[in-house]
Amino acid sequence: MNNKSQYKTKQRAEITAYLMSKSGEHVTVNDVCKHFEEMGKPIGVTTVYRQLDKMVEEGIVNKYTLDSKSSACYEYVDEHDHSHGLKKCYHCKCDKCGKVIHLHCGEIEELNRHIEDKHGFIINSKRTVFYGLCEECRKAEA
Amino acid sequence: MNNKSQYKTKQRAEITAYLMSKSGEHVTVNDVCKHFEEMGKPIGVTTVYRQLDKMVEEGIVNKYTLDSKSSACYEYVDEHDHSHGLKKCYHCKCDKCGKVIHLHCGEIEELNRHIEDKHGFIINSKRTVFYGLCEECRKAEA
DNA sequence: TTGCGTGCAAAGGTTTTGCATGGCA
DNA sequence: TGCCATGCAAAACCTTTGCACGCAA
Repeated sequence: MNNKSQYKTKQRAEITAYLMSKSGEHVTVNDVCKHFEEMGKPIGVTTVYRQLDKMVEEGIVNKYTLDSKSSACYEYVDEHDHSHGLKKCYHCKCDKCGKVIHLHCGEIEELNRHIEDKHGFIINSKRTVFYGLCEECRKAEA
Repeated sequence: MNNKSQYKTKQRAEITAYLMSKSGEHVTVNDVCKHFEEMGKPIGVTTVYRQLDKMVEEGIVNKYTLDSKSSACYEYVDEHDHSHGLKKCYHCKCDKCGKVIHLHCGEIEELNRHIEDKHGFIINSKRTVFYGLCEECRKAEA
């Protein structure tokens, strides 16, 4: 990753703080803008898009696309997950209740090896989220 | 699913035939429209959207959203899959070049079973995208 | 001072909606 | 004939780009 040196702007600090306060949740660009508007210190949409994109490149924020109709979601990745860099962590996020399950299991590593060997693709565990249904919601549905 | 009774229109038949001919592939609304334009019998964009949406509701077509920027992909579900419910399609999207690789491999199904058994989570293949680096971009980076 | 960051306005794309017309049953 | 389907035009959205100005280093 060739992250150009960055300026520490007020906007970036604000956006980062907001994302951290929403850790574990998904926020849209619109959410971010509305939040700062309500706070009386609006930040331009363009800036939010650009800062979020940078953060995604830096790996401190994940970007998700839930639906082609609705807007993209961004989520802060806490240091927890990337500081050690030892045990990779994967996330399963429930479509229903939003709960996130963290996986550290070897089966996924096996799958990774398979996909790398046979399909030439290296999965980025920070960026990849498994969407689906958690146990409780499945039971509730049945 | 409460599918209202439908008329069998020419457009619906044409679109269905096209999707079937592209079975196993993904097509966008744009692809569909361009195809029929080239054939000399254009179908309105609106109609394509509406018919595809209906087919998704009926379960004969899958809709994938890979990216909030690019358009949605539709894929015909052949009866084969219907009955067994086995052959799901997974997607790997390259962070660098944006290319999407389609996987129909059993290893992922194994992982799914593992995650379902041990972690109680059911992965939704339509919503889950593996992000990472494709072979070419990896080589280009090295 | 240098050059990135910001934000407005405008453009670019995808998808939806309103409405009059056309076609299936 | 009764209704749904069609398709054009326009609207609604999300996201990106151009450009002038502001601000961090």
